[in-house]
Amino acid sequence: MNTRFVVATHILAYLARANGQPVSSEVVAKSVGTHPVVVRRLLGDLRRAGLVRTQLGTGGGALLDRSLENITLLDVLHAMLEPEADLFAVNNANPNTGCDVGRVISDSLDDLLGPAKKAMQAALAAVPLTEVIRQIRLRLNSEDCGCPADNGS
Amino acid sequence: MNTRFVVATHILAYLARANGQPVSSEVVAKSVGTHPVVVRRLLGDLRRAGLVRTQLGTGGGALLDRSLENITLLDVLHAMLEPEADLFAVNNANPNTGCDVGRVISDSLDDLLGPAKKAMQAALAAVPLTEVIRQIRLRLNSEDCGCPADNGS
DNA sequence: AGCAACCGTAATCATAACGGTTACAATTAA
DNA sequence: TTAATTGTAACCGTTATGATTACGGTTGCT
Repeated sequence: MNTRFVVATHILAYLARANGQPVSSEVVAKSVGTHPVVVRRLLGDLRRAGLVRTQLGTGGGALLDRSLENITLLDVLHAMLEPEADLFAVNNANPNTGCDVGRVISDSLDDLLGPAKKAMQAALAAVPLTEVIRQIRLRLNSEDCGCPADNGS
Repeated sequence: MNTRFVVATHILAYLARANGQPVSSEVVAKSVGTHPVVVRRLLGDLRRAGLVRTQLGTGGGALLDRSLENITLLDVLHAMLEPEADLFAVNNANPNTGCDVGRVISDSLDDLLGPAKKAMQAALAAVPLTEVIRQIRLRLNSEDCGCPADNGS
């Protein structure tokens, strides 16, 4: 799942730098270092989440379907999850309801985990794709000149 | 992993209510609804993390090795992770270092995910076992009397 | 029309993580 | 000594996921 999230973000960052031109799954796969079908699968999730759009046929490919400010890491994470899946779902097994602890532990943990869940979601929602692109540019710049101070693009 | 975390917390909550008496893996397994060996495996992780202690032989079992205030959900989470594992590790695959995006995406995401990681850790660290026990007690109380208001014990 | 470039998806295979279970040696109380 | 317990290894079955192949449908170009 971690991998899916990271690769999905990689894909979106790549598309963001394509200036609205559709990019084929093969080209993206080259950058990500995986198979084109894997990219198309993830692209399918991103498409269903409304983050990207794809064009069939020759010259087709994927492109962002929202402005960079309107795609956050939280959106990406949700796109990777099942429709109803909950990142912090208390995956209870089969606690013994005949036991005091077993009977209420799941609900208790659900409540106790709420703040952690919200904190993380808020932090992810605070990072739009523009920020990802900015980070990438910063690193590429400092890499270019090899100088300690960077010129801000 | 989610399951392991939840079950580990269940185990600790159970031990917390045992008043310092060692509890056998069989008894805990009953409450959790799993096999004693599964409990012993998790107990092993918790022991290596310094959260519990175990006694061998007849009448043996597990007991907490810290005060309830000194065990937080973050401690439990860490106990479930490999020594160097990072919950937010950027599980990069094989990004193409010949590509601008591929070359820096991992490090960029690492930085961008930092705040989310810290936010979640802080939220988890804010929940000690005492809080878990309190939640459990609250639910058991309201369950007892079936009354809307609860008496705070 | 025909071809080639693309996507969407199903199917298959390999791998890794994990829970469930059995087995067994080591420890300890009675 | 015996019975209760832990610690661990080993094995099986399930699930998630990446890699790959295959194939049908779409679309641009000539």
